[in-house]
Amino acid sequence: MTTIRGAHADHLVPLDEIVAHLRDAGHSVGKTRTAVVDGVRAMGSAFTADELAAAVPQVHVSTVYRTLGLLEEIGAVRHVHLSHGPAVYEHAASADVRHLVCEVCGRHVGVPSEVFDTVRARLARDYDFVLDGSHFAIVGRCRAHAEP
Amino acid sequence: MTTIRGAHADHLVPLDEIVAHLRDAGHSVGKTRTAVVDGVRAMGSAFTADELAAAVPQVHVSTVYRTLGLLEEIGAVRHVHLSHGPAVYEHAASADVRHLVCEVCGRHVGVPSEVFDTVRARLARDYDFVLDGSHFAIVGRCRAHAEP
DNA sequence: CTTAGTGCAAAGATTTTGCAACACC
DNA sequence: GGTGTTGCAAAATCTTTGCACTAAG
Repeated sequence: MTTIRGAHADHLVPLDEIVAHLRDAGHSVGKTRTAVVDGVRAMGSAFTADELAAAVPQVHVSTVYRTLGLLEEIGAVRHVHLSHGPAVYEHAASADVRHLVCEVCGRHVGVPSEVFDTVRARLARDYDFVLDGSHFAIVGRCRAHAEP
Repeated sequence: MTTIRGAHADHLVPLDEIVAHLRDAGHSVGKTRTAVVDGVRAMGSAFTADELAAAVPQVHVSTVYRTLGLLEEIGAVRHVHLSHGPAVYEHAASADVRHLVCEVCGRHVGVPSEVFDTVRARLARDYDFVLDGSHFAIVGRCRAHAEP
């Protein structure tokens, strides 16, 4: 249905690497965190905290949130707001994709962030602002719902 | 503190015009709605629902939300998400401003939407997507917090 | 008078937090 | 065994809604 959901697991950072990263940062990693991290990998590239919690039923939602926060701290995932409703998490590796969301039908597609290089340069030059458009989606309308 | 707050009331659509617009759309307008609409004008160009409710204490917050919803329907205001936390409402007339928000310090500045004309054209051409970046802020970092 | 609007309280949705039990190292 | 983690329940935050009451036209 969308471009960003259903990415292939092949491209994902291995479990062990993330676990090692967590330990390096001084966190302990037992079966709960391993399960969550494994769940993150199993979700493909974009998922909500609830979806992840459903995929790892033995772990409490609040722990899922806490673990996602941790993973965000170490830079393994980030979260994006596609619209109202829950944030979606994605692997940091997909950070070079920006999300276009149709405000009418909610469909979203990813576009390479390079598409924004020109504005990025202009914002830096004229406004001293370093663009990082990855935290909120870019809202507009898809062809089917473009206004006349 | 910011560019978008504290706009001058001179530029605002007159009360009567908004009231007339509401009636045209088939809504009744008594003292409650008049008070809210007047409050909207008094707030300048960007405010949260709570701030507006505080400015119009005789009106209940839920009514403020409902009235803002109406004003949004008729195109008098729109809401934007600057970051986590409450949405901010702005006069539709300020729709040609996009909001840059620093993810570190939260400061925001408005930039003319024309800055995005080039990407807009490209997204239309290559992705059949009509950009309307006014619903979410554009997140990045101001000069003081730009990463090395 | 009759429909639409309002206040209030309560629910919804999402995320965070305090605390006691528990697991890791 | 002590420190960090987890589960649970509860709170926080923002917004919406059901319903009885009031006001608008």
